[in-house]
Amino acid sequence: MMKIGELSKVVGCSVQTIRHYEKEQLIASAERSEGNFRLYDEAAVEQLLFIKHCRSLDLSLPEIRQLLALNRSPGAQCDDVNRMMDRHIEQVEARIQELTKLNKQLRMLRRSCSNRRTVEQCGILRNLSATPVSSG
Amino acid sequence: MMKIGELSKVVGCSVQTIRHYEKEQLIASAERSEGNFRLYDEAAVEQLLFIKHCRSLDLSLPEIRQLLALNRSPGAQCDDVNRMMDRHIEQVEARIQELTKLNKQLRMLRRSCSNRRTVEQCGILRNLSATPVSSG
DNA sequence: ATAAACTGTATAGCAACTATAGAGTCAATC
DNA sequence: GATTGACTCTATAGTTGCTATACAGTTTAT
Repeated sequence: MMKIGELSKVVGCSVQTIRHYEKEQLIASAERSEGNFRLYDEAAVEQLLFIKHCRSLDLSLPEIRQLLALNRSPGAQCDDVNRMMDRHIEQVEARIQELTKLNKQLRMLRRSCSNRRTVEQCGILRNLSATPVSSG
Repeated sequence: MMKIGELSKVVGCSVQTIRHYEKEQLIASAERSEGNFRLYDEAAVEQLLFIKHCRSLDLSLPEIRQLLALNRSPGAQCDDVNRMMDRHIEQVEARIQELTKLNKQLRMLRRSCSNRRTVEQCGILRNLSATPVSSG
C-alpha cells in the first residue's frame, strides 16, 4: 500500500489531481491509515492510468466516469462506448475546422501590417475596427 | 444615448457580457442616468464591435485590453501588435496540430470496436486500459 | 395604481485542475 | 524527548470568459 505522494509519482499526475478525482467520484474513496492518510494499491494505479489515458484523448471527466461504469458491467453491450467515441471524434473534428478557419483569418489580418509602422497606420488595428472579415 | 439592453441588441452580445467587459476594464465605466442606468453612445458601439471582432479571432481579454491601449496611442510603433498576432497565430497552429494528432488516435481507437459487442470484448475499453497509444 | 419589462449589484456555476493557508502526521536526527 | 523536514489533511480561492440566478430598484405602459 502506498501513500498519495508515491501514487502521484508512479502514475505521473499531481497529488491534488488524485484528490480531485476522488472528490469527483472517478476513483473510489481510498482506505485510510491510522493517521488518516490515503492508502492505495495496484488496482488504484491501473485505474488512474486508465483515467490519464482517457484525459490524454481529451475525454471529459463525466465521459470517463461513464466509461468506468461500463467497464464495471462487462456483460453490457458496448454501443454506448462507441456512441461516445463517435460524438467525441465529431467534436474534435469540428474544433479543428473552426481553428483552421480562424487561422486563415489571422494570417490574412497579420499580412495587413508589416513592422515599423505606427499604430495609426497599422493595418491590423484598422481591420479589427472594421466589419469582421468574411469567412471566405 | 441608449441603455444597456439596446446596446446589447445593436452589437449582438448579452447584457451581462457588456457589464462583464466594464468590470474587466475593456470598456470605460459608462455614464449613468438619474436612476443609475448605464448610458452609451456610438463610440461605445464601435468599441464593443472591435472587442467582438477580436473575440471572434479568439484573442483573450488581456490581449484585447492591450490592443485597445495601443489604439489610444496612435503615434506608437505597432511592433507590439505584430508580436501579439504572431504569438497568437503560433498558439492556434499548435492547437490544430495537437487536435489533429488526437483525432488520429481517436479514430484508431474507434476502429478497434464495432457495435454489438459486449463491454468485455470491447476493443476500445481494452485499449484504454493498456498503455497509451504511441504518437506515430 | 399596478403590472410588465428593464436595470442594478452581488454571487455562484462551468471544466479541470492548480495554488495556497493552516493544521496534523511521521521518520529521522540531536 | 524535542525538533526538524517531508509529507499529508481539509478547505478555499484562482484560472477563463462568460452565463445564470436572486433580489431589489426603475421605467414605461395600461
